[in-house]
Amino acid sequence: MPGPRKPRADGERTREAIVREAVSLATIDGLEGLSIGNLAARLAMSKSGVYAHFGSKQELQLAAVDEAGRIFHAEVVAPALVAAPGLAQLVAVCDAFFDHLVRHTFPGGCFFAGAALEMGTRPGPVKEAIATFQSGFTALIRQFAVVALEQHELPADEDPDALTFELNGIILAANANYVLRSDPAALEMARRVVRRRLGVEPSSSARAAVG
Amino acid sequence: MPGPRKPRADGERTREAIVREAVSLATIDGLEGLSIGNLAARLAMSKSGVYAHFGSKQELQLAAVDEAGRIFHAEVVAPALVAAPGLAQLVAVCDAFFDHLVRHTFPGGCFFAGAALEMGTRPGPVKEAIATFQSGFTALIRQFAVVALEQHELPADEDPDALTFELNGIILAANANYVLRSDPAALEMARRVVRRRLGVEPSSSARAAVG
DNA sequence: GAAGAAAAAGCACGATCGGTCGTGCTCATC
DNA sequence: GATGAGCACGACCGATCGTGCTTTTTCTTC
Repeated sequence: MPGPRKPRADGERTREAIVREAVSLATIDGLEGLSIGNLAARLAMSKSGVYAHFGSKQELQLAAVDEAGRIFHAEVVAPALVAAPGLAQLVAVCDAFFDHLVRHTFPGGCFFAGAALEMGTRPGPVKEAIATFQSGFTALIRQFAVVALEQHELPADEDPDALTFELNGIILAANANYVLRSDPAALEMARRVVRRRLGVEPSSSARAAVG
Repeated sequence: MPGPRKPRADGERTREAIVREAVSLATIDGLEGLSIGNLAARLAMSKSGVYAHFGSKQELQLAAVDEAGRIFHAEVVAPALVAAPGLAQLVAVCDAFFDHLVRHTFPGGCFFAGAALEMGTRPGPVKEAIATFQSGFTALIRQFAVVALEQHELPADEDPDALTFELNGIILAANANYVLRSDPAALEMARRVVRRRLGVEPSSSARAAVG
């Protein structure tokens, strides 16, 4: 059998650059609309030079989803994890998402919101990867809600699944409105709605005190 | 100037068939991914035969958006309008949307949810048409909420804009989850959440009595 | 610095893209 | 039933798509 591939330091760096640009391009053209030629042009590379790193378009898509997940984790999940467990983390993860949008990390808003709708009708590993990530994010929010419930920061009759569903909806509505109208007011509205829904005093500091 | 075009009855019919198929295809491949060749193949027509009806891809996209709006109105808006004005219409419009999803009118779920995210980064008449429709639907929900408020079917301190935003979010979350997982449970959850949010007794009849 | 491997470019392929043109077929009208 | 306009077709355009194969450049390691 052919021995293990030994990537060169040089190659790793360009591969990273390719994947990062691929994620950005995918939020504009979609994961399917992402084209190797377009990608190569943006990187001042040849088509085949880009292509050789992946071997197929699907591998490129998978790499892009993976990278998008890493970025999402760094920009949205990680900031929430440093907040106090429970209700504060629920607020923090939503705020981090809205920050993530207003920061314009990607031109097309949330990568996964777009990718989920685009790949929903295209069974395969790419859709699976997206669904897996989405499940993980949902589970994270739900866990925050469960802890908040245990700490009596939410009404005892609150259903964690329903609350997770609602917060997910607020996040999606914020993304859709912001992408379509580029109006930060949509994000302010989203922050207000999140706080009202969770019974937290409006804005000011993001650190929530136990009620 | 060349006089007004006088379409033939025959042509109108095929044009309708083209546009309807275009809407369906667009929920799978996206408005941009929609290809004339693919469309022609599905209709057992020639590419040029299809193309002649529109003159440009953008015109085809605009026709598809228009048709999607008509379908959405018939399947979601119209059923809501026959309900009793106020709170009942709020519930009815959400239920009609979920019915619209479960009915599988389009393979890719809500046409406008996907189109809004896809065209958000593509300024032009198509994006404008989508934004216009979205504004209209938002205004409709808001109007339902205002009437419900006037009829004291909702708490007096309820903000119509915030409520509209939340319901829009629930709708988007239902669509995203259903598209990604094809699980009707997402829609049941959405119906439950809508009712709980509006303070309506769960399921059974959709006709709401004034509280 | 020479040898070997990895990275990137170059080139070409079949398919498909949106779009144009010319030619008949078909319907509606007189 | 002739005539003119609308309709649909097939052929074709240049461009771009994803994907291979071959060659050249660049790094790494002895």
